[in-house]
Amino acid sequence: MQNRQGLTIGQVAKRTGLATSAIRYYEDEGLVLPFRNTAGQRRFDSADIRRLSFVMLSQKLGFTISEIRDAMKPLPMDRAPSKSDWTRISKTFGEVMDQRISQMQNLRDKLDGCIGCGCLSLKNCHLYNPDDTLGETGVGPGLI
Amino acid sequence: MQNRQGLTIGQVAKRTGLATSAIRYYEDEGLVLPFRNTAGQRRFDSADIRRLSFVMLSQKLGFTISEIRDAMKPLPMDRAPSKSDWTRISKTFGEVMDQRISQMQNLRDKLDGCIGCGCLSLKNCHLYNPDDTLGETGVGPGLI
DNA sequence: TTAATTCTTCAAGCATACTTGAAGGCAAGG
DNA sequence: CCTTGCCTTCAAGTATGCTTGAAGAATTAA
Repeated sequence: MQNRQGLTIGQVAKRTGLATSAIRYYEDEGLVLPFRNTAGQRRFDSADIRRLSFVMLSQKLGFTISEIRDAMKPLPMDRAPSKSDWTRISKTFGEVMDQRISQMQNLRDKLDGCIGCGCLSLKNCHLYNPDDTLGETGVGPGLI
Repeated sequence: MQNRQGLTIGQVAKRTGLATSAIRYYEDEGLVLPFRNTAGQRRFDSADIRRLSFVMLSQKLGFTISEIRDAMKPLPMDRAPSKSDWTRISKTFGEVMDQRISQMQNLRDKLDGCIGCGCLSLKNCHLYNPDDTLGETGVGPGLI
């Protein structure tokens, strides 16, 4: 097998641990854009694998597909992104995580207060403030 | 309207802010068990409203329906749960949140290391450790 | 009593992140 | 060449947490 022209989807699946179906799905979602050989089969280069790695990492950190897609928008699809490209978007994700962690900590502290006061009555409890919510706002499938 | 025998689903919806469809869904999921009037319409008492409030709160904290159902299992369905019942399960949820926050903080710290070392290569990066993941393991729709 | 509301159940739909299966084309080894 | 295996697309299914709509029954206000 003389794959000098990129890896097949199966080879990428083995290297990354992703399912081929997931990789195709990520392509549908615009997260990778592998090239095609003359017969129309996907072939992946190292920049594609980096992108997929970043997707896996970001999912692990709790980001949704659309957040990841947005984050990767500044990356060039044609050439391999530079190290500083990756560093910049990783940094952004780190800051978002900081915000999420502190919001979660904030809710957790309020829960303590709630346990203390024994409320659970909608009218009084400050945990019912509609501003802070962990659910339904975005991070995707789950937190842990 | 002489509702001495509990509130209708519409009244509960107004008081809690939940949609009637959500309340019915929660009943299907075993989170509340309102009684029925002679015609088969749901009627809710204050214990039911507490349960619904706890569901809303827990969702806000990032717990899934099944986690909430599990947490409420020790609560009596027939009589109003005591304040200590609620305190106990709230405390449990607080501890779970602590774990989740520290796990998230752990991942966040690793991301910093990753930014520092500039990796993103699957083989080296300690963020690819399959042990810690925020996605897909359970908290439901999202974190923020 | 009548009309407007609200209630009931049940089925289907939406979003997210995929997986699974069908039907068929391409690639690599013997 | 031919078989095995991997590739392709497309449609549908899974899980979660609901919403929406249809068709009809009960309740409430006038």
